[in-house]
Amino acid sequence: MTDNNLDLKKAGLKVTFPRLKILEILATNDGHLSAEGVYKKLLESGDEVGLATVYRVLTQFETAELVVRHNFDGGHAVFEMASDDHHDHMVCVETGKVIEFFDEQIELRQHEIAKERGYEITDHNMVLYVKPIK
Amino acid sequence: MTDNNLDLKKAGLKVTFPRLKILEILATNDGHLSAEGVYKKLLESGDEVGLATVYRVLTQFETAELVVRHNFDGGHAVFEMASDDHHDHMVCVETGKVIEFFDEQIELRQHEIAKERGYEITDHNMVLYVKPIK
DNA sequence: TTCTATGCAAATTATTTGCAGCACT
DNA sequence: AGTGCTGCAAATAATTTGCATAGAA
Repeated sequence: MTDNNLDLKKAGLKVTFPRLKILEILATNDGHLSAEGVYKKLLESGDEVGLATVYRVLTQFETAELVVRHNFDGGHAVFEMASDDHHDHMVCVETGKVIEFFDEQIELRQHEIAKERGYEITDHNMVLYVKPIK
Repeated sequence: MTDNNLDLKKAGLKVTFPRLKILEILATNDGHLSAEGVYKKLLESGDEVGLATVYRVLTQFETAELVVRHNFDGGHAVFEMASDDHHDHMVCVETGKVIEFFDEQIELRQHEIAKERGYEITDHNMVLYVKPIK
């Protein structure tokens, strides 16, 4: 039995073909796929899964914290496998490439800033839109 | 002649009732209104402006750099008057309150991080989702 | 068998666009 | 008259949901 099988069971989700396939796709394609993107990968593999199912499964995975949803600019969400290490993203506006990064200094400042105002952070979202230095 | 009149002309936009009214609304309500929100304010004032016009005008203002569009989580964009000073946002998940802040340290690190990877920042987006410390 | 999951189409939400009429120069 | 602006309704794009049926435990 694979890890994916276990993950699904732990999440109280039945082990079905669409769910396994979607986990597999996210685990491979260095993550960062949109629902539509996952759907296309499925079609490419010749697998018949409805787009609605893709959305449903991704949402379930998000709830189960198996994947994380990111709302980049441009109106469509992207999903990636959840990992214990938090990180933020940099998106190249020319190539669309997504680069992950983590910066301790920034994380610390974010908490300080919130605390200075009497708040604590429940979540945050930081995306740098960048272009290659010529 | 008001500043708003001038701003519109400078942007090559004719001075019309919907445009003036929308500028006024954004200038007042400490900004951060969604298109729908602006539309509701208009209706409250008893002004008949179509929702489509609100969207059109906001988009024109964004292009003219009179307002800035922010894509917060939750699927709807919010607009605020453009000001020369850049800042980021903190959104209280309990009250929905939006707090602006600016942190030099974070801004500097963002540029360093991008540069370390061979990129330069064209734009960025940072939102802290927070809740009050009890 | 008993629930849960899936597919498909219809429904929603947020936003955009086509088009005919009105307004300002 | 000419060009820009508006409202309304229809069109899109992304995502969700209702429902009858197929599938997992």
